[in-house]
Amino acid sequence: MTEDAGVKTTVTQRAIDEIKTRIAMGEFTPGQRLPTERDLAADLGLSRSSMREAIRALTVMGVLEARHGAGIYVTRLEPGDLLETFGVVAEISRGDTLLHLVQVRKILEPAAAAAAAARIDDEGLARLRAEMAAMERGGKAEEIVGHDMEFHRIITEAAGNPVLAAILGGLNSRTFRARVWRGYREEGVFARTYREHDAIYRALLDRDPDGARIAAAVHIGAVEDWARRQQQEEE
Amino acid sequence: MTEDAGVKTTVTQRAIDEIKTRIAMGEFTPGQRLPTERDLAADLGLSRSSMREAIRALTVMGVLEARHGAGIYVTRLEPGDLLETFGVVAEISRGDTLLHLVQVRKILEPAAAAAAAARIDDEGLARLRAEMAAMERGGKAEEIVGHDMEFHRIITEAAGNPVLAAILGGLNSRTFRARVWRGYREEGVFARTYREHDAIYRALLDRDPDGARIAAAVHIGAVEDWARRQQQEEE
DNA sequence: TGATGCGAAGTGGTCTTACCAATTTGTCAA
DNA sequence: TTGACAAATTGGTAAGACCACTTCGCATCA
Repeated sequence: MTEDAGVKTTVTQRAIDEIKTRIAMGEFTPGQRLPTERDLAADLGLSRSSMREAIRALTVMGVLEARHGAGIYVTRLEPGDLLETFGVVAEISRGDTLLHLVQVRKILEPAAAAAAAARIDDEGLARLRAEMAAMERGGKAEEIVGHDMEFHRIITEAAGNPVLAAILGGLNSRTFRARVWRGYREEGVFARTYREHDAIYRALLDRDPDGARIAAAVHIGAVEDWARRQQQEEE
Repeated sequence: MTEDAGVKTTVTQRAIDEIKTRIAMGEFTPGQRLPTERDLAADLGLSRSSMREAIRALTVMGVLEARHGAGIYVTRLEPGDLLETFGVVAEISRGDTLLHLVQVRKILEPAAAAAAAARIDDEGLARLRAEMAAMERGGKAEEIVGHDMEFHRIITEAAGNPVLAAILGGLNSRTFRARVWRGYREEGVFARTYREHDAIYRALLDRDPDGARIAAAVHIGAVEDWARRQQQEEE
């Protein structure tokens, strides 16, 4: 994370840092409406254009939200907000980084599955079954991808840690997942995926954290194989 | 991650998305110099001001880098670049989110320590010893924080996964760590921390991944206790 | 008196222009 | 050929005009 030497910086970066500091210090609170762009610019001593750049930066960071005609608001500052740009690493990465990314998932997803085994409720289990059924029915690739994503999202949510959910959400963005599915080559990949989902589901149903951990690890192993092939093709 | 409904968007957001797409498709490559702001604006059909907002957004995302007088460059697109804003979650979070963040670290840091036990070289071990010695010598709080950070950074690097390193770097920013140290209340916290660092170090020296995993988990347990106290104080 | 509609005011979004600050390029002299 | 300096280029900033959207206030009607 940037610890700027402070030697050369811009008024815009200063404004970004100042707003972040005021939020961290509690002066601006989640959901609060901020002064207008014009007032903020005057307050912080820069032009409205430069202030807009700062606001745009804080908007992509998930810290602020601009509503046209209505004002600038601090977001709820929840992990889903603040880690909004996290997915860019999954969208853009290739080669080594792609493999490293999948290896981080290999740490996090089994842990999420284990936590979900302890915590998931009956509704969550029913929704998992529904996503598995929808995938079994088949359909367009993007629908399959959507159900695959939703299966994993339900588990991640059941783990009960929004930071973990946001990180996995980013590592597992739709574009990334579509890429993985397109990259699968073997026949029978759908059937294998279904079996792996089923193994995860059964472990959750049995409230078996270690079983869930192992099933999730096996499942991510296929993604890792894919990422290794991507890496080798790029050499 | 944002899948914008596309109903209401801004020309700036469109430019952000277009640049990201061109990078993901390989049209713009790591380290490449882009056309000038003025040319990009003309190419993408928006004003220079709005283009600047887009560039600023991509700059905080770690995708682009602007050099005053010299041009706009694509970064190396490495995890450290792309996860540059990741630390904002650690800087800003409080209460529940803080605890959840530490719990994610509790998953990742033992895994990193285990990988480091398998991979760290003699130089890495020597540097760990040096950081421990520096901490033992004492000094200002910020120096202690610096050595504590460096101890963890060496281990994370030795794990050999830059995505993991970037995530842990963000979860473990200097401001966050200073906050934790300020929040420690018990006498003897320094001695306990030293013992815990030593236990991690010995496991690495012994090339014992499971020992390192356990030692790291014990160490993060103290941070978790702190985060729980923060959470309770805020209720 | 309360609800609705409309216009005015306020606020974000976009564009243009002028100028400053830093870097790069080109020219000329030694 | 090299070094110095000026010109050109390019990012950074400010100011102002105007457009697009939302909110507020006031007047009218039931």
